[in-house]
Amino acid sequence: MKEQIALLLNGAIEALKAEGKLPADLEPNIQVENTRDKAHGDLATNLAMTLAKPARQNPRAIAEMILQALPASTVVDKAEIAGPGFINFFVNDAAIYSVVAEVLEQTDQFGRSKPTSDDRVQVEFVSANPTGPLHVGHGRGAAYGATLADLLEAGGMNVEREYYVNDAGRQMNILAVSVFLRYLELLGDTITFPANGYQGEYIRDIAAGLKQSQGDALQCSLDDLYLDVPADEPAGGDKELHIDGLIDRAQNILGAQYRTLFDAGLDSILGDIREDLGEFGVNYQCWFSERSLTSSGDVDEALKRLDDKGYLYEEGGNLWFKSTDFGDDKDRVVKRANGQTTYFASDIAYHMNKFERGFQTVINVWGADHHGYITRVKAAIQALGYDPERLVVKLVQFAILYRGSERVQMSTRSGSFVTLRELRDEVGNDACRFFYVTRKADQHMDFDLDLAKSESKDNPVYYIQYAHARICSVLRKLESEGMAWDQAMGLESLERLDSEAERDLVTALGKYPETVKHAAANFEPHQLANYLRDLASDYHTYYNGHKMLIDDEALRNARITLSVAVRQVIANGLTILGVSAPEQM
RNA sequence: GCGCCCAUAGCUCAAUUGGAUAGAGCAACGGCCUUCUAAGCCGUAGGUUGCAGGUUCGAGCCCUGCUGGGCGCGCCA
Repeated sequence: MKEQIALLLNGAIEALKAEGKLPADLEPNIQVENTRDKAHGDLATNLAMTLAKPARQNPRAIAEMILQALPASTVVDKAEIAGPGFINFFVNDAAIYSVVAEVLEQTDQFGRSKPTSDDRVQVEFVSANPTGPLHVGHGRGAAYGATLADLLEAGGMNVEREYYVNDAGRQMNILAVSVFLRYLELLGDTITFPANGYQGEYIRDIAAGLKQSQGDALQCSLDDLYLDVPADEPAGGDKELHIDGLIDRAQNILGAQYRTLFDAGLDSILGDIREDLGEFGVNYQCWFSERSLTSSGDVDEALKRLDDKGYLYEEGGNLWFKSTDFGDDKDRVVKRANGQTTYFASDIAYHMNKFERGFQTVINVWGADHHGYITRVKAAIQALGYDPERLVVKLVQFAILYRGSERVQMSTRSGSFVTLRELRDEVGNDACRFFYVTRKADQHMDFDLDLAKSESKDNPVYYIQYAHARICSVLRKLESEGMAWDQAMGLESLERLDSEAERDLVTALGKYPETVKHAAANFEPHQLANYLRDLASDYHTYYNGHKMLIDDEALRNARITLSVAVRQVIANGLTILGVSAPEQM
């Protein structure tokens, strides 16, 4: 529809140029927009206003000329000038109502675009360290990332979803030692748990599993384990040195068996995360291991490429990347004096690997606390010879958790947090998925647990699902009354739908495809969520004012046809959001 | 101190990316169930878009400076 109007406008401009009424070198940017106010027609353009300056004429005068030059069209009933120079278009009812047939023909494909190129897009999201269960903060990233990926797919892109597994590094070693101590505890030792260890109950569960599979094969004496380990913080020492000492001892004592301990923690937690996300409707094409970057030689390769280009230098025994050449505040260490590469080095290799795998665009969904990291990663990408624009980082702000008016403090280390699983159990997957993406991702969000749990009926997701269920109910009722829906008759009788509510509803349906495109183009799932709420609202209004099951056969079929089209669009939209469309509530 | 994000109705958030009279949901108040699902509908009330300038036909949106809040500034991951 918009395209058709734009074509008409373009025709008018060309004609005016040919007549010499507008400068021949004018390059108009034709924008056709939906009107907010029905008094302004269905569609509008600000074209005359944008041309006012380059054409050096009064906008209303230009609008007048455009109107005169506008080619005839079967779509436009009326066009008029309004306000400072808007041209408002009133679209023919038949053109507007044609969307109903379109929806019924295309069914679940309505609003979806076919891929226009072979370009592949990767969305990497959640990627939480596997040191504990996912909490509600991760939930937002999960819901946003999954919805974004589905939305981009609906928008016609080839999307792959990936989880970066941080299965290397100090945090994982701390996890291993935490499990080890709980394991020794189960074998009868009395231990003093380190201040910097992972305190959560789940550590004991992992330790129990380890004991079951390994028996006492990993047992060692506490005297041996604590040999020369610096004192912990509560004992007047340093908690970091203490835990590092324990890691060192555990590795020395267990030797090759350390891997068993380490993997027991990793496998258990990663398995739990997978299951959790799966139940949440979040699925990945790839779980990418950080450790594999080292074994595959990608880290060395990435550093070599940087070195070849002259972006590495040595200072104080460390190897530095000259990220300041690309706008970073300071240069960054990629390899320590002890020969260990840093996490940043892995990340450089990881992004190199992504591009080498052939992704045209790479989208990273990160928690807002990682924003300081963007510059250096982009610097590395650029230094490696890739266009940094091909990396898009979407920051997701924290969901601040409240119980009533009290803020809930979250810490993975201390084990005090609300897990995603707990939230899902209480609130339900549908409400969770929907609630998380109703707000713009870069907006801080308050999540009141009491409200979400106790008054879950007030959650807007039910409002949309209810509209879907209502339509299903009408169809059930229709059948039980011995009537049948005649789609062909309904489509032929659409002109009988002449009330304001009906026209509004059809107009709303027509906006679905552009809503999906717009939301995808801006990486903003909340636009789709808002659209669906508005569509449901339009339907509830309609439902309350119009009876479907009436004797007038043509009108009945027309109304049911419209309702079925609405049901289809709601279902299509909810599918993208990862929310179910129940037939009954 | 430097950098990034944010500030819209009592609360939680929108606003088609610079368009016309800033909109929803909660909460408050008043109506609507003998009738297809009341998890619904209709109505009332609620605003100097944090403050001060600037850009232009036009600013919640762009620019500058303040104020207030969140986050980040490791050879942690």
